[in-house]
Amino acid sequence: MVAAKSNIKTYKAFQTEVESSNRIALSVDCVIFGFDENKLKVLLIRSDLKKYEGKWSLLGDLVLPDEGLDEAAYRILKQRTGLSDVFLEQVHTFGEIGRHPVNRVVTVAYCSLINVQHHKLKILDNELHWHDVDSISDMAFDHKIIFDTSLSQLQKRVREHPLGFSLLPNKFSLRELQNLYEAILNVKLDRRNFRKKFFSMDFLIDLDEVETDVPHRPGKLYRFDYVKYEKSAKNWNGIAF
Amino acid sequence: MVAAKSNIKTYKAFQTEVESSNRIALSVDCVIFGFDENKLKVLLIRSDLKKYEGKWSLLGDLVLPDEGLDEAAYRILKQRTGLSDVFLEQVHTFGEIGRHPVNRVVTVAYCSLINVQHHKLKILDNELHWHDVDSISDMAFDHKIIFDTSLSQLQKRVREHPLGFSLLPNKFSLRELQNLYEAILNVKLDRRNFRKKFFSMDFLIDLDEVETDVPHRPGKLYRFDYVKYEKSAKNWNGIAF
DNA sequence: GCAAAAGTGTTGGAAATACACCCATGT
DNA sequence: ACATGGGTGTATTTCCAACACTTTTGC
Repeated sequence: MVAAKSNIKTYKAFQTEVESSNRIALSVDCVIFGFDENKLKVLLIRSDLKKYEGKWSLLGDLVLPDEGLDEAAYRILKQRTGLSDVFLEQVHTFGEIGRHPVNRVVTVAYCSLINVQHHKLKILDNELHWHDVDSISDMAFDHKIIFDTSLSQLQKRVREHPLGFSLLPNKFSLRELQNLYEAILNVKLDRRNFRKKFFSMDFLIDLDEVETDVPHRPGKLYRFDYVKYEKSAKNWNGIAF
Repeated sequence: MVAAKSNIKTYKAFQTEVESSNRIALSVDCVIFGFDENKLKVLLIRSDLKKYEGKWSLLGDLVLPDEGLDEAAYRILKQRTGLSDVFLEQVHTFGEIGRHPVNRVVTVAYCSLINVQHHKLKILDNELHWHDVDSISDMAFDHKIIFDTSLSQLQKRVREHPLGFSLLPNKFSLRELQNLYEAILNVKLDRRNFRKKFFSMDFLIDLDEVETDVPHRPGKLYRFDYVKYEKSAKNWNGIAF
């Protein structure tokens, strides 16, 4: 790095270095989590690349020269699934030299949670569909590593913020909510303590409705009070299970 | 994105897209925290770029085509400061379109903690020196945003892992340790409860030495028992101040 | 009436907090 | 002797974990 020690880099010197750095391509990969049948799911497609034919892959693509990273992530999610109107959050950037078999590609991983029932997939190319997270073994590229990292982050974030609700229907029972937390965190929780904790937070609105078509006593339905949550300065003290 | 819906991308189609993505350059910026005179510090240099002449900047440079991201971060830190043998951790990737005035440059931020006393800077080009974190106002590029993000992450991580010790001399008093936590977290802590907490973790080794040259009763010196910490399966339950 | 899950309170232990006095050193 | 920060213990409160029985519905 010749220019590293110069006091002021000229535009020209910088351009020369940029050309060298330009040999690195940039992509985004989306790890989309959902929740259905009491299991945590992830959206995968069959790999684009011949070398990984048959393997499953995250929803990814190259970043365009004139779009921001977040923008790229939303575009790719929309292109691959037809969906918009979800939160995407950056997880980590992966840039090992050999991670892509053809080119040097650095990828920024994004993570999202969507409600499987609510957001029906509109595009199903490349065999896009939901996979149980615990059925995932090998994947294309280093996507298994990216997936594992994203899942760990999800587990961490779901303890700190009320993200889980975006995975549930608008109306949900406490049992569904608990199932969700148990699935994401991969733990068993005490029902009474779980209820106590959520009721004490006071962000659940009792809808005075109950489940139907269950072969047992129906549970009451609730929705999450996003308005109150926003107003209370994000006063979510975290979940310590 | 023409190829997005094809089932299998050929190498050639992919190459075409890569060329377009190649117009994006990739850099790494290091946010190096230190601790001295009971204040949290950060290492900055004068900006390389003419447009930002006079402004302070993080330690950054472009990523070489044949090096990994972590590798680049370590190289840049070494080049800019002469230092190695520190932990670097990725923080976030910043890719807004206008963030660099000349080119499209996406940057991966890394964060590190170094011991100011222990690691004397060997290179001082571009006016490299330590700045009080609370004296930082505007910076070159979007580096203020990157800095703020890194500081928030530091505050979060220091509650979860025993990172702080890398900012202190090998031998430190409990007062120094408490000052460190107070500086990073920007809070006041109760001395007795602080001691209780750290002693109960049992990761401090009493060196049977005391401070010298202090105009008051000298404090005992300790070091952090990294071996025990590693062995105990990272049994750090976090710090809840 | 039976199976299956909903709903509900209490108690004991652990951890966090608040708080005040004596001690060792340098000047 | 005095100024400065080091070192220590206890009482209170708060939070978390463990735990069992009754209720409601579908079949």
